Amino acid sequence: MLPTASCPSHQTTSPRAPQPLPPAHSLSGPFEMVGAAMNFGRNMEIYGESEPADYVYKVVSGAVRAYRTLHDGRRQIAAFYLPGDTFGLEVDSTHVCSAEAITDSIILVVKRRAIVSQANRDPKIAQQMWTLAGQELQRFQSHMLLLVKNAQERIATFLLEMADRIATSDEVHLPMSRQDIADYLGLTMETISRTLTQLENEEAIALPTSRHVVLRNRTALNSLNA
Amino acid sequence: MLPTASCPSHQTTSPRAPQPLPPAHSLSGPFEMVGAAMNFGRNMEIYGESEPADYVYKVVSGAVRAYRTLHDGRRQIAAFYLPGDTFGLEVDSTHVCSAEAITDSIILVVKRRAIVSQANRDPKIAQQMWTLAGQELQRFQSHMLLLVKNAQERIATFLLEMADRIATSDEVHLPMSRQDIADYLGLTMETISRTLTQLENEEAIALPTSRHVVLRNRTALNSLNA
DNA sequence: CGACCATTTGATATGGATCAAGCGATGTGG
DNA sequence: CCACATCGCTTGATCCATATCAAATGGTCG
Repeated sequence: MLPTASCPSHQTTSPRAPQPLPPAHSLSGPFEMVGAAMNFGRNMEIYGESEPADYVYKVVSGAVRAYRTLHDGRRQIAAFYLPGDTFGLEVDSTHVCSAEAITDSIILVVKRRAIVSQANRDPKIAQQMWTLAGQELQRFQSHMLLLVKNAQERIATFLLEMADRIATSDEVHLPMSRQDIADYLGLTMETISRTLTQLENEEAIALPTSRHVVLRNRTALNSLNA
Repeated sequence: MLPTASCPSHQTTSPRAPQPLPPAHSLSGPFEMVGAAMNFGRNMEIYGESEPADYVYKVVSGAVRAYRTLHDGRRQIAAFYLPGDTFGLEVDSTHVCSAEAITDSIILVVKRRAIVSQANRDPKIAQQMWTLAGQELQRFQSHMLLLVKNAQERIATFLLEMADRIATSDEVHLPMSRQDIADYLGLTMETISRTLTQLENEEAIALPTSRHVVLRNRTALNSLNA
C-alpha cells in the first residue's frame, strides 16, 4: 500500500480510521517538526514492515510499539515509543519494523524528505538525526543485553526503564498490556504476571492496579538490573 | 587508558602487543580509509566499553567480536566483524561495546575526526556513514529477533548468516569458538555443540572438523530460519 | 610424549512455557 | 438496574527445552 498525496501509509486493521488533525509543530525535541498531527486509534497500524519509509513520526500523546514477527506469529517488540519520542526514521528507505498505536495516540507526521533536505541546509539538524540514530542503536544494544537475563532481571530492567521515561516520581502508569510486555522482554504473559506478583511480595513494587506500578524499593530493583 | 599520539587505545590483556604495520588503504568498501594497519593478536582487546570512540576500524583479515558483559560475567556478543567490515563508528563519542580480536587480525585504524571532516566536505562519505549506521541497526534488529527463537532456529540462522558473509560456496570456516557462538546466540556452549551434531545427524550440515561446517541442505536450514 | 585447551557427550536439574481454570473489571442489552 | 458476555489478568498444575555439572575425547603445541 503506497501513500497517497499528503497522507502516510497505514492500514486500517482497526475500527476507526486515523483522523487528520490541524497541522501542528513540536514545541521541543530533536526536530523542529512541522507536520500533520494525526489520531491513531488503539491497535491501529501506523506503518508496516518493509513498507517505504517516507515519513517520520513523533509521539505527541499515547504510546506506540514497533515490532517484527516470525512467520509462525511469534512477535518481538523492538521498542516502545512514548510522548516526545521520534520513530520511523530509517536509514534505508524501507521500514524494518511495523508500528502500531498501543492506545489512542496523537502522532505528528512529517515527510522524511523534508527533514533530509532541511538537514542538508542545516548541519544542526543533521547532528540531531545522528543523535536519534545513536539513541536507537544504544537502545537496541541494551535490549539485546536484556534478552540474556532471567525473568526477574528483565522485568526489573523494564520497570526501571519505564520509570525513567514516564515516571511521575515512582508511579508508573503502563500503557501496554502484559502481552506487549511479554513480547518486548521475550517471555510469556504468564511469566510477566507471576514475576510482578513475586516482586510485589518481596515489596520491591506495589500494584494498586495491574497497569499502575509503584516502585517501592529501587535499590532492590537496581540490584536485579545486573 | 587514553590513546597516545598516533595509536588507538587498547589494553594488552594478551601476550603480544598490537604491531603497527606500514600505512595502508582499503581497496574497496564504505570509506576510502587511509590509516594505520595494525596487528592484533588472538583475544587482544581493540577497545573497551565506555572508552572514548576516537577511532574507526576496518577488518582487513581475521575476525572481531563486539560484546557487553553483565557484572556477574555473563557476556552478550552483539556482533562479529569479518574482513571488509567496518566497526567502532559510534554516534556518541563513547564505545558502547568492547571489541576483541578473535584470531590474529590485521585491522585498519582511522581517526574518527578524519572521517567526520571528510564527510563534511564530501556528501558521498556522509551517505556511506549513514549506510553503515543503517546496517548496524538492521543487524541488531535481526539479532533481537533471533534471540526469541529456539536453539535449532538460532543456530540455523547463525550458520546461514555466516555462510552469507564468509562462504566459499557452502563451506564455512568459523573463526570463533563454541563459547563465542554461545554468547552470540544467548545459549550455552553445550547446547551449541549438541545442536550442531543434531543438525549433522539430520544431514542438514556436515562437520569435517569442529570449525569447518558444510551446508548440506540449505532448504532444511532455511525452514528453521523462521 | 604429555600438557593443555576446545569440543563432545552424558546425567540430572530447573526456569519458564504451556495448558487450563478462575477472577475482577468493564460494558451491553434486556 | 441487574444478568451476562467479554477482556485482561492472575493463579495453578504439569511439561519440556535448555542449563548445569561432570566426565570423556580429540586435537595442538612445546
